Parts: sequence; structure tokens; C-alpha cells
Amino acid sequence: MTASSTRARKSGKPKAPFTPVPPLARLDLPALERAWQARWQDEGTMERYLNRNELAEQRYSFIDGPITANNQMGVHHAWNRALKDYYQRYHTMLGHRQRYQNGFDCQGLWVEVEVEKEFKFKSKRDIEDYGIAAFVERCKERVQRFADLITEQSKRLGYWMHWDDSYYTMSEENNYTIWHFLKTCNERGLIYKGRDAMPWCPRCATGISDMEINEGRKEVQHTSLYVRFPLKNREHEYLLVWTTTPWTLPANVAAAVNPDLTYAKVEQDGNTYYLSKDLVAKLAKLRGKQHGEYTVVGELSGAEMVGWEYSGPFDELQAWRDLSLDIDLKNTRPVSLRNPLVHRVVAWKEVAAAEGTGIVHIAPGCGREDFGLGKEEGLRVIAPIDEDGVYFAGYGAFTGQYVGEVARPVMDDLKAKGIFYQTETIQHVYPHCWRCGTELVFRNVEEWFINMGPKDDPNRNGLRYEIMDVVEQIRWLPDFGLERELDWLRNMEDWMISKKRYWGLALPIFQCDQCGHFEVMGSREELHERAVTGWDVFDGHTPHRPYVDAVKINCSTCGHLAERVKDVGNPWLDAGIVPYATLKYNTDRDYWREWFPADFITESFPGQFRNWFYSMLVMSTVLEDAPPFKTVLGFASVVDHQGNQMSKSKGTAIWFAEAVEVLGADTMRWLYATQPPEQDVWFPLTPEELRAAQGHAGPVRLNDKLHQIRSTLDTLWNVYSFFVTYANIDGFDPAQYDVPAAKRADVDRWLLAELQETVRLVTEGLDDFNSVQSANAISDFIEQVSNWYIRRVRRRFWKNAMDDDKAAAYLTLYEALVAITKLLAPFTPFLAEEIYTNLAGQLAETPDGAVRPSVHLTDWPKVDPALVNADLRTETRLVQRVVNLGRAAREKVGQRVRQPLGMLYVRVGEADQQRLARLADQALDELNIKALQFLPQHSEMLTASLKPRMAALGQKYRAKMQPILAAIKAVSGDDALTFATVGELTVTLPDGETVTLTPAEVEVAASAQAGYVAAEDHGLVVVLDASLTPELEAEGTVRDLTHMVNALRKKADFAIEDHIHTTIVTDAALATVIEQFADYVREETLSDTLTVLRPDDGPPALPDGAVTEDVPAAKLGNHATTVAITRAVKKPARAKAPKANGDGKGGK
RNA sequence: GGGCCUGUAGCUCAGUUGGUUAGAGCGCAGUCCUGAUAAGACUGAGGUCCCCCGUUCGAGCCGGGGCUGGCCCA
Repeated sequence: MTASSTRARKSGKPKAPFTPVPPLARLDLPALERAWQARWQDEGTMERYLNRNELAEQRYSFIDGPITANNQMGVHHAWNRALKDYYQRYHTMLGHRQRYQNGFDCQGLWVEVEVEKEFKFKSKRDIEDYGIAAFVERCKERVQRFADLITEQSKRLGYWMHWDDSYYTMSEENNYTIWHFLKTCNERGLIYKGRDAMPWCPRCATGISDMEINEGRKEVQHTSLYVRFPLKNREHEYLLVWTTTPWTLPANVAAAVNPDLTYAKVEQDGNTYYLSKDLVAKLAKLRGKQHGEYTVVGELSGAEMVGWEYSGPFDELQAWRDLSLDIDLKNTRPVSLRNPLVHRVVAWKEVAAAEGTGIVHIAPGCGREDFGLGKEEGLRVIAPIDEDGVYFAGYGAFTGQYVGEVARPVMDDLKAKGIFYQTETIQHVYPHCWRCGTELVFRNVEEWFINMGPKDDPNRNGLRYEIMDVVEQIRWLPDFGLERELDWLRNMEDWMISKKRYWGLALPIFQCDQCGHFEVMGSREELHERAVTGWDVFDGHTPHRPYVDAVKINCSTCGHLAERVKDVGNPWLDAGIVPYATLKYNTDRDYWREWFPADFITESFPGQFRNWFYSMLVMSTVLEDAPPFKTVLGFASVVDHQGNQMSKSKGTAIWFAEAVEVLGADTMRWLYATQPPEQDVWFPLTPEELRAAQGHAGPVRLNDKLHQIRSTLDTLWNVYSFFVTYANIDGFDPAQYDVPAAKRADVDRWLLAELQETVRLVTEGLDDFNSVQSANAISDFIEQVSNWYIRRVRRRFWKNAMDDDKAAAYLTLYEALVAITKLLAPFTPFLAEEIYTNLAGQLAETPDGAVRPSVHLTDWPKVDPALVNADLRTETRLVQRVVNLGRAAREKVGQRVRQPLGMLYVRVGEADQQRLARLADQALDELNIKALQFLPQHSEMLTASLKPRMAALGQKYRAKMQPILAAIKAVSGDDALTFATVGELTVTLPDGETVTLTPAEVEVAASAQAGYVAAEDHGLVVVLDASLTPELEAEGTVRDLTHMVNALRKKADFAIEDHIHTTIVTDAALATVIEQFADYVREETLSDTLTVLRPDDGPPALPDGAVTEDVPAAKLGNHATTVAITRAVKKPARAKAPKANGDGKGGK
């Protein structure tokens, strides 16, 4: 096709090739998005997108971190899903084969707790009464319910996945692959049953992990006790001991002192007490009515006290006297007990001098540090409470009581025995269950662990170091992620994989009651083979409780029956196995090899270094000693307007479903695309604003923050609307024209060059998982299109004839717009599709015409080397700088731009002179100045001054700097000019010394001489000749008048293309000028006739129905004027503006 | 308790190996521009660079001490 250079616009209104675009103010993005969602559904667009690269050679393997299917989506989940979608969409457009599989995290306490709430269950007993089988069913149902909801909400976000093929961590494949992993661990001898004192929620009757503990700390008041332990063989001598947990005293086995501290021996009321020397003063405070004055009678070191024996506070209890009531140490790490029926003083470096009494009550069954110390010291482990926090048998009156209620009885008991000293109310931060708020206790329990090996091992033996080696092979974004993960790996404890609950992975560990031997089943088949009883109960069920519990095997050591431990698995096992289970590691190894490892994963990093990232790393290291993913992008948190983390329980969450109908999904996606992932996002909408907006029909007025975020998209919309408006006026059809780039104007080729650079930057950003770079490049380009290109070429669109020049402008803008829609497609899929479809969707019908093109089915734009033009970009940037300086100078001189000026002087370096000369017309036109002249480096219009280059001078002169600076300041303008010419200047310092300065040390700055106006920026100087001739003045007035006529057209709501008749009533002077410029005025205002009336022509006869405006004299060069306009051709009422709600966009 | 980070304009943040008078965006005030624009241009007001001490000709930046907020690990 070639352009017809003389093709004139056809008379009459041409058929609009593009659907008219509603003005921005009436653009309802959420409505537009809903319309597209429906249309994509009807037209099967998403399926075509998902299938388009099925046969492609190159693959991009993304693995979705499973989202917890336990709640609806918050706006923070949208960040996660948007990030994943950007990169998947980008790789789709690149033509890479992908798996678009979403995942749901299904198993774990979080689901149980919600189901418990629904059924108002208070404890595990309620669950067991209800029935484990039914309870597990309810958990599955809840997961499915929320998985369905999240699916719908994700679609609303524009997240395109194989939604019918999501994986669920509760699936058999997932669970059995974990079995395989655990068996592999066991084959390597990594699995063991251990004991630990762990934080425990007596309501949920389960252990709480360290991570969970961090979320539940609260400041509370407790009653602490001071107790005196009578020393053996020392009449009336006591250890004074302090505890904040009275319920642990019945489990006391020792008292710890710091061997390096000094302790005091104090006499009071005929008794002798030992306590930290630093804390003696405290006795005065504690004395109360019960105790008298005290005297310090001696000092000794803690080391001297070690080994002392004392009578325990509850020696009468059966639990103390009967060793058989101690916890079963069988199959746990051996502890050799020393003197099991003796309480003694032990040394412990951790005892603080400034807390309590400096002597610490030790109960290895009730505290983590106590347990650790107990192991070292060979102390008994007395674990007094069951999983509901109730004392076991053997604890006298306490048996059957709940620990939360025994502080008083314990105190009374101690008083009765005469070993109570005093109470003290303390305020401290204490852990609570993050789910139900119950105060946690420490309980010694049996749990199952994976052995991570020693810490700080110079030989790097153990799984810990294997994982660290794998971690080093992964690219961590942001880069501090690597160090964080390594830090965690260096310090982590063994991984506790068991949880004493109901809904979760059934740990495939079978332990023999008789001999204690345990085995791990690696698959359903293996279990079937080994099963001796219960298979019929289990068969036909998923590997969950309670059915799997029925299966028993024979112990391979002693032949007795072994049954499954009742625990379920830590839920991070479920998520960690995903790079294996979802890739069919166990069922289709070739498929797994094809897709493993993932190229990319991304999740919010708070927590994941020790959760999902960690569990994947452990499992992949054990199974294959290989990284499960090549690149991981961690992103921060979404916080509310006050900086609080989004949390459902704190009520700070903003729900996605509500926010999306106010903002639109694209706005939200664009927000996240422009956000540096390592920084928290302040969500730009308060709950109040959200509520207010919900009650409001139609497009929402945005707050400042949102407006800022949306401004790029808004500007694009305006550019798009501009193009469609004029293209429709001209009946412009891009398919009918072809002007080669070489034949287009400079400014056209400049825009195409900028576009190539933009494509390069956006592509580079997405390749590098850096959406910020990409989004910024798009924003910058849109801004250049709007604020420079359209500004510069607008007049070409107004021309009547459709010549090559006009067609070139249309084509250039059209090509830029279509390219932008492709670049935006991964980020704002709805808006990109809307614009693309209107501009290009009809132009590329497929042969059968049945399917509609979609921007999401196009290929990613490539840089066209023929259009790259760095010189033109540099030149144009220079022009833009000159224009900015010219405007600044106009501002200084107080001369509006509509007033033409005679001369623009520019001082600029040699090379830039040539650059600028080529495009000088653009600058002059933009600044409304008649001519440009270059100034030499030194001009009488400019005065010179010297500016020291600090770095160079400082290096050389050091301590002499201050006097030299003063001397430079004192140099006159003439001397500065001389320096500029000669390149050398000698100054004399106060002490008589002379210093010679060179251009490397001093720079010459220019400013305007009196009578001129200048503006400067980095050596570029612009000087304005602001003097006015009568001709210039007349022209300025005419331009003002033209502007007013056009403003009146707009006010009268005339269409842009309407022709008018114009009548102007003014004084004789201006009338003459207008007549002189009549052609110009008619052209600029589309006036078919221009009538100028003078007052002496008699009373003005204005046309019927004219729209008129009286312009005050002050506004128009002191000429009182009346303007009247009428439409030239009577037409039917203008077509109604298009609807803004996104429907009815069907076609031409 | 240990380790790391942070503190700069009303708000959100930049600030290179130390270099005169500390920047950007938003917001605010004024002027201009506008035949798509809720756009844009220019100018201006607004700072004890958390505090103290030190090193240096010169410190937002380097060193020591303190305070603040946060993260990680116990």
C-alpha cells in the first residue's frame, strides 16, 4: 500500500472506524473490567492464551506457592498474584511453554481452628466427641469453599491460570510424595523421636512453633512468688528463689546459681538467706509485715554454692518420690540421671545478677532452658501436666487442676509448709496462643524431628551444610535474601515435623509398642504390603485421620504390632514438597525432569525464609541435592494507611473484593508493578475512603495517592482518546497508509526511537524480574508521547488535507499506542485489551473470522534496529532543555508565551550547537520566538563569575582551602572573563602567597548582564530579548483573541470539527490588526466567515443564536471586545458521547 | 540478651570515593500553557540532615557514645 499524498478528507461525516472513547471523567474502570471478563469468557480468550505455546521449544517453569485456602483474598494477596502474573504473561508473549498451575494450601491447624469456631468447639475433646472423620470432612469442605472463592477473586484480578487444574496440598499425590521424602530421610538416619520443652496451648492442646509465638506476645500482670528452699545440713539456712510460674514448683528438681556472681549471706528474723549480692536491697522492699530487719553477714561466690543440697518444695508428692512417674525416656536421647531423689544447686552461666534473687528455680519438665540445663546436668524431668494443662496423677491436691488456676493453692500450700517468703505482682510480656489468646505453658513432650546436624561444625557435616550449598546456587532477590536464608540455616534447630492434631498429613511413622523400633512407610503401596490389619478400614480413603490410623504393620525387629504415631505433619511439609509432587516426581519422572527446577518463584518474604523457602530447600536437598528453583523474588508486606500490617484478626485487612470494585484490578496491579518489592506498600486507600466510595455510583473520585498512581494510565487514556477523536474526524484507517519511517518528520522518528528504547528497557526489566524498571520506562514513554509528541504534532492533525505529513503523524501515534498496549499487557491486562481491541482488534481478522484478536495473543514487541536513533534522542532532549530554560526566562521577564518575541540567544558547547541547530525550529515554535542566535562563550550579554571545583582544589591545597575560596570569591567579573579566555588566573592570599588556578580547578559560570534575562542549567545558557515591536505586540493580541474564540467554542460545547461563523466587535485599532491577520484567525478557529465590527459601524448586529462573550479590555491589550460565534452548518444533535461502562464496545 | 537495619521538607523517599548554597515526587502558593487531558511548564515557601563528642581545610556521609523506630535470632 502506498499513501495517496493528496487524498483529501472526503466531504460529509466519514464513518468512524474506531469506537468513540469516553472522556476520562466518565471512565469506570471496574465496569470496563467486568465487561472484559465476561467477553473473554464468551470468546474463550484465556484458553487460547493458555494453549498458545503448547508446542514451543523453550520453557519457563513457574511454581506457584500455595495460597492458604482458609479466607477470602485481601489486597495483600493481590500483590503476590499480580507479581506472578506479570512474569507469566510476559513469558507467554515471548512464546515460552508454561505450566499455569495455581496451588492451594489446605492442611493444618489454621483450618482446624476456623472449623472449631464455626462449630463452637472449645477443646480437642469436643472434636473427638464430634468424630475425627466428620471433623476432617468439615476441614476439607472449608478448604474447597475458600479455594473456589479465591479462584473467582483471582480471575477478577485478571490472573490467568489453568483454574480447573489447581493443585491442593491435601491431595494424595502431595501426601504420598511427602511419605517418600520422609522415608528417604529415615534411610539416611535423619528422623528421630525427641523430647523438648515447648510452648504449648492448653486450649488447642498442641505445641506452638517459635514463629507462631512471635505473633502472640502480650503484656500481662502475673503474681510472682519468692520461696525459700531449706538447705540440707544447715539449720535455718535457705536459698531464696523467685518464680513467675508458680505451677512449675511441683516439678522443681534444682536451683541454679551463676558461678561467677557474688552471693550474699543475709540474716533476718533468725534465719539465714542466700541471694545475689546485687539484689539484697530488694529485701527491704519485700519485707512487708512478715519480715524484720536484715543484716548482711557474709559473701561467697556462686561457684562455692554449687552442689549444695536442699529440700524441695513438694517432696511429699508421689510424683517426686516415685521415679516411675517420670516421663518415659525410652527412645529419646539418653539422659543419665544423677542422684534422682536429691535437689541440688547447679551452676548456670545464664543466671542474671539483676533479676529475681539470682537463684533460679529449675524444672526441666516445664521450660525450654530448664530442659537444656537438665540434659547437661543429668537432672530428672518431671512433666506435671497433660495436653490440656491439667496436672497428672501423683500431684496430690493439684491432680486434676488446671495450671491457670493453681497460683493461689500453690501459695497456700507453701505457706502451710513454712517455705513461702513473699509475693510480688509483675508486669511482663508473656506468650499467648496467636489463634485463641490462651496463655501458653511450657510442656515437655515427645515430638518427631529431622536432624539438621551440628551447628558451627568446622567440618560442615550434616544436612544443614548440604542445604547451605544448595542455597548458594540460587539467585535471591532482593540480594539480602541469600544472607538471611544462610543465617537461618546456620542457627536453626532440628526441624520438628509433628503436630498433635487431626487435620493434616498423616505422618507415615509406625512405632512398635513393644521394642520402640520405628519405621517410615514411603508410599501407599508399601503400606499395603506391610499392613497386617486395618487395610479394609483405610482402603478407599485419602491418607488422613482417622482411617489411616487403623492400619497396623508388623515390627520388623520384634514382630509385634506397630501402629502409626497419632501425630499429623507440620504443614510446611505440605508446601515444601510442591516442586516434587506437582511435577509428578513419583508418577512421571520424565515430566518432572522437564519442569524441574522452577525458573522462578515469588512470595512475600516475612516468614518464608524459615517456612516455605526453607521447607522446599530441605526437601529438595534430601531428595536430589539440587535447588528447587533458580530465582526467588521476595517481596515485603502491604500495610494500611497507618503502617500496620494487614491482618484479619486485627481488623486491618482490606478485602480484595471490595477494593477492586473501587480501584479496578488494573490500578491495583499497576500500583504493585511500580512498587520496589523489598519495601512495604502503603495501601493508598483507607477503610473509611473505601466505605465512602462503595456507596457511590459510577466512577470514583480518587484520592491524591491513587490519582498519582493512576496518572500514567490516565494520561494514556487521554492520548488514546485524542487519537480516536481525530482519527474518526478524518476517517483515518491505519491500514490504508504506509509512510516509511525515513520519510517521516524528525519528531515522528524521534518518537519511534524513544519507543525502541522503551521496548528495550521494559524487556530488560521483565527479564530481570524487575517490574519497577519496566513500569517506569512505560510511564516515561507515555509522558513523552503526551507532553512532547502530541504537543508538537497537534497542528498536523488539524490540517485539512490528508497528505503524507498528516498520515505520518497518525501512523506514528498509532504505532506507539499499539506498542504501548503490548508492553502494558502483562501489567494492566484489561486496559491494554480495551485499547488494543479498539485500535487493532478489527484490523487483523483471521481467515475464518471467527476469533477476535487479543493483545494477550500477540507477540512481545522487539526492538527494531532501523528505528533506534540515539542522536535524535539526544538532540531532542537538548531542545527540551532549551524550551524549559526559555520558559523560565519568560517567567522572569513576566512575558506570556502567547506574546511572540524576536530573538532567543543560546550559549552552548560546539557539539551541542550543531545538534540544536537541526531542531531549532521546534524550540522556537514551542517558545513562540522568531529567531535563534548562538552566543559565543563570552558575550556582553553575560557576566562571568568563578565557581570553585571543590574536589580538585581540596586535593591540592588541603589546609589552604579557606583563604583560596575567599580569594576566588573576590575575583571580579572582568578577571573571570579573562580567566575564561586565558585559562589561568593568579590570586594572592592574605599571607602574600600567590596561587595559580587552572580550569580544572575553577569553572566559569554565566549569568545575564543587566538588561537581559537569562536562565542556566548545567552550562546551557538561554538569554531572551524581551523588547516588543508594535508588530510583535499586534501578533500577540491576535493570538490572545484566537485563544479566546477557541475557549468560547469549547464553552459552547461545539464539536472539535465544527466550522463556525465569527463576529468580533472591537475598537478601530484592534479591528485593523484583526483584518490584517484575518486568514490566520479563520484558520485557527475553523471560521468560515470572520466579521469585524467597529463601534462606528453602528450598533452591532450579532447573528441569531450566537454564543457571545464580552472580553474586558484588560484581558486583551486594552481593547474592549465582544466575540460572537455560531455553528456554520446546522447538523443534527451531536452523537451522544459513548458510554463509559465498557459494554457496547462490540465493533464499528 | 545477641546481631542487623533505620532516622533527611507537611507526606513518601534519593543523596555517588567527604567538597561551597542538601535533592525528587506528592501536597501547598503564584504565574503560564492548553482545540485530548483530573494533564503539563516555570517560580516560590517549606530543613537544627535524631542528639552529643571527635577526625578533617571541609561531615548528611567517617569514628565513638546516646536516643528512636523496625527486622532477624535467642
